[in-house]
Amino acid sequence: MCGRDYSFAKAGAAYAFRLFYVFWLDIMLNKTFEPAETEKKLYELWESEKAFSADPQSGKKSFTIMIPPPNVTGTLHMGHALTMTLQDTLVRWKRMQGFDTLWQPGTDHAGIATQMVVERALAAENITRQDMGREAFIQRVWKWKEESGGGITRQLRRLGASLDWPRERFTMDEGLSRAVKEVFVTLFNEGLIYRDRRLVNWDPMFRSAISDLEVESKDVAGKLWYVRYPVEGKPGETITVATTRPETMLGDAAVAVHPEDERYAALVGQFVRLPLTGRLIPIVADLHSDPEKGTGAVKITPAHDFNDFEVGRRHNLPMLTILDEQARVILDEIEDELTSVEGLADPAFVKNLAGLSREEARKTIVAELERLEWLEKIEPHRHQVPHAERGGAVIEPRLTTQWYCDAGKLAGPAIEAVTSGKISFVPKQWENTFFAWMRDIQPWCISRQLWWGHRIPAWYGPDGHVFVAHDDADAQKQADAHYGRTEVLSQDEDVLDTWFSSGLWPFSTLGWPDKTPELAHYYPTDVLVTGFDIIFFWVARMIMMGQHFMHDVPFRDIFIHGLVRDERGQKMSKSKGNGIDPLELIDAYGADALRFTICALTGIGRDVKLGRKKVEDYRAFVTKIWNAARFCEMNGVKAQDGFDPQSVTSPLGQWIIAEASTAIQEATKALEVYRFDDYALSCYRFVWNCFCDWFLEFAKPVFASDDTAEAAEIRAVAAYVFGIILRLLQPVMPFVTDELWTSFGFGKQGSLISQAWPEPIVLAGAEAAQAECNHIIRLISEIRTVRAEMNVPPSQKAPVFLQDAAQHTMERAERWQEAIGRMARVSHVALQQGNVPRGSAQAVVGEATLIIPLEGLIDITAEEERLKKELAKADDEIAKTDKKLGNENFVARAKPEIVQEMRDRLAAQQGESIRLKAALARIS
RNA sequence: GGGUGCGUAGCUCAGCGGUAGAGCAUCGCCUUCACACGGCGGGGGUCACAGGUUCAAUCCCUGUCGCACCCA
Repeated sequence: MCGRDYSFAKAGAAYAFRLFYVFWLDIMLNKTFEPAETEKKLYELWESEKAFSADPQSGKKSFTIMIPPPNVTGTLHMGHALTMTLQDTLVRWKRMQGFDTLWQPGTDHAGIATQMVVERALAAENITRQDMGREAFIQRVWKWKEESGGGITRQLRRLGASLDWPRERFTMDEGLSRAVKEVFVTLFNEGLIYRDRRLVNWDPMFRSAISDLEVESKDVAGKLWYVRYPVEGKPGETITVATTRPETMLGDAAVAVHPEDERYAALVGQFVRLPLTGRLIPIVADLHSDPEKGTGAVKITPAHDFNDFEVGRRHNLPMLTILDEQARVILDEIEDELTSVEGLADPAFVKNLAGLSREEARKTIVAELERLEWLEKIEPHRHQVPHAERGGAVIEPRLTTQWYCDAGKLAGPAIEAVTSGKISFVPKQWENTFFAWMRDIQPWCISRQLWWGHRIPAWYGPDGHVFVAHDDADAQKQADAHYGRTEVLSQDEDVLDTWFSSGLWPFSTLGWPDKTPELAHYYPTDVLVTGFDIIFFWVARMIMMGQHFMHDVPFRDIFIHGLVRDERGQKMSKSKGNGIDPLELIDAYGADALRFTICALTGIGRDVKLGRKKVEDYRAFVTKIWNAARFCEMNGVKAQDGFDPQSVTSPLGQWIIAEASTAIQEATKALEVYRFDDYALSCYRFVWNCFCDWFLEFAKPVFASDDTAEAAEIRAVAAYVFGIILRLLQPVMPFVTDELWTSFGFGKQGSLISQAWPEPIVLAGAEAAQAECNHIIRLISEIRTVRAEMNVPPSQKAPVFLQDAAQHTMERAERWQEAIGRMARVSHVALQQGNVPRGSAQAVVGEATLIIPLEGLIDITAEEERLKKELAKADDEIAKTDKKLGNENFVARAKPEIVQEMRDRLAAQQGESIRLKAALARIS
């Protein structure tokens, strides 16, 4: 327990003692940090104190991030943990910088995904949605949503995400539905939404159209069937077509050959008979046919293949649909033309195909062709087969009437937003990908034959006339005016593509189409943080919709982060079973550790390889901070009101304040350019390698000394710098930092989140302090190295004598006698006088040479070897620098400051060489 | 086939014109009164390869090879 109860003793003689007792035993930090407890307590506190609330009336500048709404069916995976951690880090940082921050939460209704979940649950009860009917089914989905949906929002809280929860939206809630209708009606009236009958990617499993983006090509080992088609009027003559889909020949409308293919030139314009149906189809010349592939002649099935569809259009061919919505054979459109011809299949055979699946039909048809000897040969063949990204069914191109959005028209202003720099991608590289897709954008099929989603606000009259309106009353009014009488209307059965509503997210969540204060204050938002996988699905559409309806970009920056992979670089996936559950990591190591790990590993444009081990390693950093805090606490370090860093006079104090300022600059600069890795690592380095390894070590003798004035100053400085550390790390590790913020008396529990981001300061006269501390650090390091290399046990203290030391060097060494003693295991430091004792180790630091008498403890030969090695290294460097300076071209053409740097370097190297030689002479 | 990104220490990655860096791993020493989730120190790289530009190239340009991803 991190007991925070100040159970003050009653007044009395023992009061002072009790106060002391209470201080040490009741409010000391625990030996270890317990994340679970702190996280729960703090998150609840933040939420109840409305620490995440945005306030459009605040008068402050806004900083806004729209959450990429996770599917309402979703559970938190590593990808979420990554993107949400980055967003939260930015939001928390900007909040500290004094912005009115809005991180807009919400979830997506995710049409197909959610419908699938509920249908699966129904299947367990042996019910289909068709059994239930549309209304009951939708009610059932809503019920599911209320009970089990949105679990992800609870999980986001575990991560520490500072989302403004009371503003949570759902893509199908009332307000957003209103926005969807408004957009649909407007775009329809502008002619940018229309109905069209053309080929779509049809998912026979869901029995719905899907967009190009939802289709995934997969390389599949298939076959190429060579089928002979008899040429009409030329008995015995045939043309052989090669096909990967023999079952679609029922819908063939032509055979195409290349116009310049001499083999077939004479046949163009002739007719062939389809071996199965007896239907006569023409041989046409079309560039689509590739003479190099197969036989150079291809069958054309316009209603079941995208390329063939185009060929069909060019040659005015009939478009015969021979597969139904479940991809079963359907004969309605070809039955009338079945002809009984000698040598061809019997019409009865074809009639028996009705109702067969694609796969069964293929088998049956191939067998029949073989029996009738129309099949020439079969070759193995690898080809690309379109699959539904969700569900995995093989896509069947199908001729249907769907609603389309004229993305081509909307793309222009979206492209302009990026070319003009109103929107910047980070990394910039992604702009090319964006342009490539936007400039070749296809009409967007927005209707889906599902039940769960925004129902298309279109109504049809008895004659099929369409009325698009905000509601049925409005549609009825239009219809009454149109027909001059009251006719019964029926609403379109279809719903809109889920991305249609998420495309409106940046403004629909803010109350659009109403003119709300939120909309005025938070739009355009500042940055969108997301993965590259949804640039087309979502990012592009938000830009198009934002430009069209808000006449402004939806966000200024787009930070595109990589994918989370496992430690071996494999994509995390359910099927591979290599996923890691972020909640489990939070349980094991704490949210702070997970969040810090994510930031530390997020470089620009790189995937994040994340394993347990990494989180475990960075958890050590959380522990390190905790222990540093305990040390400070034990030494009486606590928040001091009115502390003025400019009043600090000790070199140690000035030095660490200057170092802290550098860390603040680095961290701030890194966050400004989305370098989460640099941000995390500069904090890490400052805390661990500067504050803990040096400052606290230097502080130990001060705290232990009798000089209470100096000790008091260093205590105050320690508190001041530790406060900076906590504020610097709050965005990435909000829990442990807040806990410590309170422990040190900086503020009450939960208050760190709203503290000001630290500003770097310039300390007058800090340069001298920095030079002094850096010199002492070098001195100590050098002594440590020599001792370690000579295998001197740390228990063995030895004096250090300075040979040829300048006066100020000597003075410094004396001032830091105590620290050098502790940190380098030195008994005392003194100027070297007289002869160097036998058996001494030596090291060169600046103008001075350190002499460490260790007679009997070191091997003189080894020391000689060591010094020789050092000397060789120094001479090597001299040679390199010498060579450079000897090059006339270098001296003449290189920047003067570089030349000067080289000259300085040479002088230093030569000095070192001379001193090393002297050291060698002394011991040999 | 078109495009993009990447090849730097055993591993994961920074650096991107002026003497090669970090973390982890490894090796040695240390249970020193915040921390062994620790401290101190060491070893380890012709920066994929081949050309070119430059006084100077891991960094810029061209090509080759290898890996990954996207589009067709």
